[in-house]
Amino acid sequence: MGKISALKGISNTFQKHQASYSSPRKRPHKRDHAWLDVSDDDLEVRSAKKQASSSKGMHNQNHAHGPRKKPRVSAPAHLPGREPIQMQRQQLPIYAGKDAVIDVIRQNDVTVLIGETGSGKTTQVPQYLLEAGLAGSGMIAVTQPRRVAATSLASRVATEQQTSVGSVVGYSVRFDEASSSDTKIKYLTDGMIVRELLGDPLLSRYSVVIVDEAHERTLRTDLLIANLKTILQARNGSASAARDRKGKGKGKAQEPSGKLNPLKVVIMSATLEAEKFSKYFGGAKVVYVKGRQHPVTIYHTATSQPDYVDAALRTFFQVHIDQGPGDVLIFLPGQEDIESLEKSIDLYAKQLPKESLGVIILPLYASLQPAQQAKIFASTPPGMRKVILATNIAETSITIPGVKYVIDTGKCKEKRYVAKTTGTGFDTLLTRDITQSSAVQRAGRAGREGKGYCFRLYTEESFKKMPATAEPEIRRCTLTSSLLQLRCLGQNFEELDFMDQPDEGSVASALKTLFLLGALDHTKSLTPLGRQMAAFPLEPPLARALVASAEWGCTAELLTIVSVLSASSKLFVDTHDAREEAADARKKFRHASGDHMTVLNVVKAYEDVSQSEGKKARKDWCRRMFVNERCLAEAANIRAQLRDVCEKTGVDWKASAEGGQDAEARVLRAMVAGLVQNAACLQPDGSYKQLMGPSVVKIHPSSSLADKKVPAIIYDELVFTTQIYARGVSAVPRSFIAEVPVFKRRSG
DNA sequence: GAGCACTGC
Repeated sequence: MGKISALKGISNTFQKHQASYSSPRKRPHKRDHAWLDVSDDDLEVRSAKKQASSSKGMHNQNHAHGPRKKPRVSAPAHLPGREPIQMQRQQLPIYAGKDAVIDVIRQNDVTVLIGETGSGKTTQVPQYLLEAGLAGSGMIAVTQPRRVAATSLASRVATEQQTSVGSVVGYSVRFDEASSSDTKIKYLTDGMIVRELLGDPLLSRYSVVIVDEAHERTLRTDLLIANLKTILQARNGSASAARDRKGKGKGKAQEPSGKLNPLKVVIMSATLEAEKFSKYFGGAKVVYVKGRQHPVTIYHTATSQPDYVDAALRTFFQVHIDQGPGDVLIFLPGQEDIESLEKSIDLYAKQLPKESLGVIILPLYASLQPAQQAKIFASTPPGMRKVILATNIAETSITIPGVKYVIDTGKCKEKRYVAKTTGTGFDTLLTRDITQSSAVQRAGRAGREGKGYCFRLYTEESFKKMPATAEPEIRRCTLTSSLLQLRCLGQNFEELDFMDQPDEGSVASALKTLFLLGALDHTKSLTPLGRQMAAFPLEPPLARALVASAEWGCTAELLTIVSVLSASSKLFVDTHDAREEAADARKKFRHASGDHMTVLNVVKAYEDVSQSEGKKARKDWCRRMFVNERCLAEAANIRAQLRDVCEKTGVDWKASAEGGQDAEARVLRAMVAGLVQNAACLQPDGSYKQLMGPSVVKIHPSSSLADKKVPAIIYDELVFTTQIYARGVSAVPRSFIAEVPVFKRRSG
């Protein structure tokens, strides 16, 4: 493309990608980015071994078409809603290979099915299997990493089956379930099926388990896959598919049992990891299904761009001035960069000549208010161009219509746990380079409705140096919660055969934490306390604090605090622009002991407003106080769920310390029981040093205790950004920490 | 004195 002259003094030089993704003639190797190309066959079946050495597979015999002369670029990505639903189903790419898919799954215990969005695999395969009678007397489970996907897929498939959700087709996600004794196809989150595993270790209710989006490799998907391997041995005998790679994972589940109903496993994934999944399951069959994507032309910069925000600014205006209509999507790592770029684009856009298109700038990130997020779906008015500044959220979770140009900074933020064997590790949250699969995914966002263009703000060299795929979560997350769940199943990280084994240090760290919380004893066996903790859908330290609240008669308070802390959004809204206002508002709720009691104050105030005034007044109040209503609503849901678990496990959830003089002390004592490892003491030089670990930590400036000097603190978490910050901090007397049973146990 | 991608029970 060469140099595009745009605004004076702001231009980038781009080079067209050498191996263009958009060429209809060139057929890329399967493991490359075939999905951006619409190629001539819809489905191939082949074994993984053949696939590794050859790019030419055995064509599906049911596939009647010859090679197409023209790529299907003109075919609409979304079919008109007026067409009869059964016709729509038949026009999906996977329909051509329906019989082949059914046959392969019928003949194999494990099938790896590769297909991009638009192929129809997630909605159609479960229906094919049901219609072919493969469900037998059991159910077909389809797992998803995200809640919204599980619920919306269920309603789509229910419509296709001409029933309502909850009958033949159902779903199961946290806080919400729609299923009945008629249910044959159930969409559920991976976290939910791992929970089911605790009560039904062989997943005996299911005849087929389909693991969708397996390439995302969430911690829960990896736990499920490892368990599916042992379940296959138990339910199908020593079938070839369950052949044991490492000779590990041998337990009681190994005994073949004729009585158990056999299990079929289908792994659905993106191209890059197909072989890995196949190998893991002893050479499972791999089935390929083509998706529907329009071609995207990719450009790389000629030189690397250290200031990616500035490069994005220049590139945006090059596109805006030189290119035809179509919206622009810019990928940035975080809120801060988004806000900064938003200001710059706004500034330059005002200087554009009158006859050029107007610019609508739309930020998009997870913590943005839903009303703001919704703006991206409004259609672009004539004479205008939308530019969306987004984080990773636009890579998988939200699909934006109308995007023709993607600008990719090649950066993202990644949370990574740095393990310390003392159990006192911390999270880092740092900007880093994205992976190749992420880059391909981002580019693909330009080709959803027609021909698209992607401008990468990094060189082709840099692209080639990127890691192919992200490291699976099991290698970079805290394992405490998963280890507790595994111990409930009588399993260990070391003995289970995972696709990727976790880091030894992380396992040691998790063991230490669970031991200190009293969930495991010195022989690493599960204690009754541990089993009780596992019943709560909480991180183990919070579960421990909640259980401890029974001793101190403050369960009502702890339920509130723990619910807010485990909600996915933050309690306080904090935008850069109104930082001081927000801080002022927050002062009204501040409790001298710190952030945990402050949470109680906020919830109490919110409940008062809710009771005395209407919904609108409540909303206004939240806005004025910079309180995030989404967080409070989610916390109320969690609280109700936790209350049910209390009821079942015999914890008196009504017990309250309210009004008593020692209310604060009792609440803090319960918190300390869960956060023993998260304690730090003031040192003579004014810094805080971890009590059970080596690090010096600083109270995060967002805390109500920022800059305060108190003898000892406990905190919710440590995050390293520019230094190690403690977040969610309370001041506690040192004696509270010393009195925690684990210290007594040590000395006694 | 400063910032936080995403998801799950």
